Amino acid sequence: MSCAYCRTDHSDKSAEWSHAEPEYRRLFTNCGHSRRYGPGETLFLQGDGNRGVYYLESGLVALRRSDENGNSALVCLNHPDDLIGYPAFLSQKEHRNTAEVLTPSKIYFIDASRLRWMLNSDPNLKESFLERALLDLDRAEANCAALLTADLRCRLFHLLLTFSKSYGTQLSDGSPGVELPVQRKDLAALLGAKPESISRLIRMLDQEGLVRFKGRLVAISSLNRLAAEVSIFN
Amino acid sequence: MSCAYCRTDHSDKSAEWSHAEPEYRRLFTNCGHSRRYGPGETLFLQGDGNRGVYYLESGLVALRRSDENGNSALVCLNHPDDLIGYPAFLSQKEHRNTAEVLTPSKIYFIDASRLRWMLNSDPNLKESFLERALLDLDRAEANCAALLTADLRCRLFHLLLTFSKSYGTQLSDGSPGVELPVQRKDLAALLGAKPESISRLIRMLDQEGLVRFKGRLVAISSLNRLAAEVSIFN
DNA sequence: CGGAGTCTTGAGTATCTTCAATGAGCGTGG
DNA sequence: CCACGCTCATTGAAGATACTCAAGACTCCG
Repeated sequence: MSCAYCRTDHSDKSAEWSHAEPEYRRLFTNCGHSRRYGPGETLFLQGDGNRGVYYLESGLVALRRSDENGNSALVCLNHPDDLIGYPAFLSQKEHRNTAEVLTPSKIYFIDASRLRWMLNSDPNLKESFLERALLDLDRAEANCAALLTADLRCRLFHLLLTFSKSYGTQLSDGSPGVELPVQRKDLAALLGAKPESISRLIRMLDQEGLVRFKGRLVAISSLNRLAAEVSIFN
Repeated sequence: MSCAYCRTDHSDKSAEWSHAEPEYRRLFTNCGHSRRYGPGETLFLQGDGNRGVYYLESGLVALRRSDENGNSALVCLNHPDDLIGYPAFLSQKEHRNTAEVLTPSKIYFIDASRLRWMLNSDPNLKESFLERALLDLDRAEANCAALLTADLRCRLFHLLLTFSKSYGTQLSDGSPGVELPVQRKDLAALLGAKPESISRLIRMLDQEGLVRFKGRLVAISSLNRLAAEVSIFN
């Protein structure tokens, strides 16, 4: 039962994030400067000039796009092994998004001039960037498709399943659970809703019993039933 | 007054589509087989294996993503000079979208094996693909941001402005106008709404007088006022 | 003229938002 | 330890927005 939008089998917990280590990983962890970031810190701001590229070793980072009136949305979630800020580097333009750290993260920074040198000496590196761009493009299009067709409940389920891949735990009663890595307002920004709507939706789901929330801890009675709803997409 | 999401100045009609001719243009028009397509035809289907890449010389093509329950959405509009189907070619995977021709189009097809050969002999070609992927990624993220934050009215205005770049005309009374290249249900699929909702919205706008619809012909009383609303994004 | 596809309209409903107020959790300082 | 202030989260009521289903109107074309 695979999801038509992101094409992952949400009923198989081990699938998505156990992919092969990307080629650039060793290069960037060797040549980059690592730093630890806390929630709320930013790597760069929308409109900033590019100074280099970030490799996310652990943690969670979101890309936010805003307009001049305070409207803003989280257009992308970056998980470990993701590369951040590379579009501005490759296209020599300003960053189009702000990169916000959501959970404590270890991130390598590779300086633009050094990276340019590395690109010249290693033709395979450009290949890696291309692969990454294609992955991100597909992810973005899948997100568009879901936003265009699925309602909030469905999108929340999908997000829960996504989080369960990285943050899934086993609860004391043996049922699967997720420790949400973000607060409600970020859930809202990711789903295109207001925090109040998220709260209300959560209450409904609690009453249904399919998913029970307690703060950031979510108990999921059946991952498969969730996956089924996501697959049905209503 | 530039739009925070797609970063084009919608009040300047000449800006967006008069960009420099892409590098691959001559290559593809020389080496590809051209064909004319009519509305409703498809270049490839979601799930198909890749057989090559398409270069859109003239016309309009949309990418549709569907799930197994009939839900579907148009995730991207392709204009002249756009490249179509290249992600499947480069990542050696199946097509993730169906490419639907919306208006009569002239399209070059470049066979996969030949293109692979060209990629090896011309290192700059890969560069072009990378640029294209980055452009499409930004476009998709901008679309996500708009879907996450803007209401239907706003998104319709944005779409009208986008169309006005390619399909803008001067009406008999001198005011700017657009000949919509798509039917209502495609407008709906592009905006994430039902055709009925589009109809109703159009009626509201007619009463306001800011934009007047007559079939596919749209009279816009002031492009700048439209652009202002899009910029404000409510 | 007829028919098919497209578009519009209406009534009722579901969903999400807005605004304002309340509650729960947490660290600080007395 | 408790009171205070702070942020985050929840709730309520009213309203806006978009959807469903069903019916009618329009248009293009044979």
